[in-house]
Amino acid sequence: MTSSPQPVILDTGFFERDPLLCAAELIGMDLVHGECRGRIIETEAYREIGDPACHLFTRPSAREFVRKHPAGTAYVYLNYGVHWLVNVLCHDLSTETSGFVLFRALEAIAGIDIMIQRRGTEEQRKLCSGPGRLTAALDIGRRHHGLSLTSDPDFCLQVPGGQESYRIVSDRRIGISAAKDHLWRFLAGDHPGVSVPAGRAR
DNA sequence: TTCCAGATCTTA
DNA sequence: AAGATCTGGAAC
Repeated sequence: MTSSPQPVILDTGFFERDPLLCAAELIGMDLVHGECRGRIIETEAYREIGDPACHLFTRPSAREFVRKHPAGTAYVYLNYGVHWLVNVLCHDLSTETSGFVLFRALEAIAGIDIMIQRRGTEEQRKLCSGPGRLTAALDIGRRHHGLSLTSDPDFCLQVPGGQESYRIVSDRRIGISAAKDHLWRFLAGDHPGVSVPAGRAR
């Protein structure tokens, strides 16, 4: 009887909370697509209220999206005309406000050969460390926009079977021009695979 | 370390 | 018409 516990898919309730809380607690969870699995080591939270960097601040299409979809839905968009970025939608029931968690870096856990093939590099550090890189490695794109991340075992977020724990660090977000001072990026402390180490964000 | 192209979407 | 939650390669 040495069976390890089965991975559990995060349910809708997990995402019916403050995006900051979800972003922090998603560190150490797994993002799964098909055969590929990555341990989440870096996230960013974006809030509807008080956050000019959030798509909900400037984009009517994003506001329509959150009206029409439940918590736990994938929000995927093309950045700079080149890279797909994947987020998960949060509806904070306690405040009746919404937001997103952006996935910024993973540690490749399974399906690594496929990721290497898709990324065209064997370098562990280049496989999934960056929001555009991880979507390329896991083949996540336009067709995932609006799909649930809480129901399909082939596209979901899971609590991994093991019990590895991570020291969670918060830091400034990357690549934004507004609301730079919010410490709304979350990282697995000291993990070599993060896109930008803690304390290095401009 | 810094610069720059790449290619598409959304909004104005 | 303008700017954008990025990446890889080249130049220095």
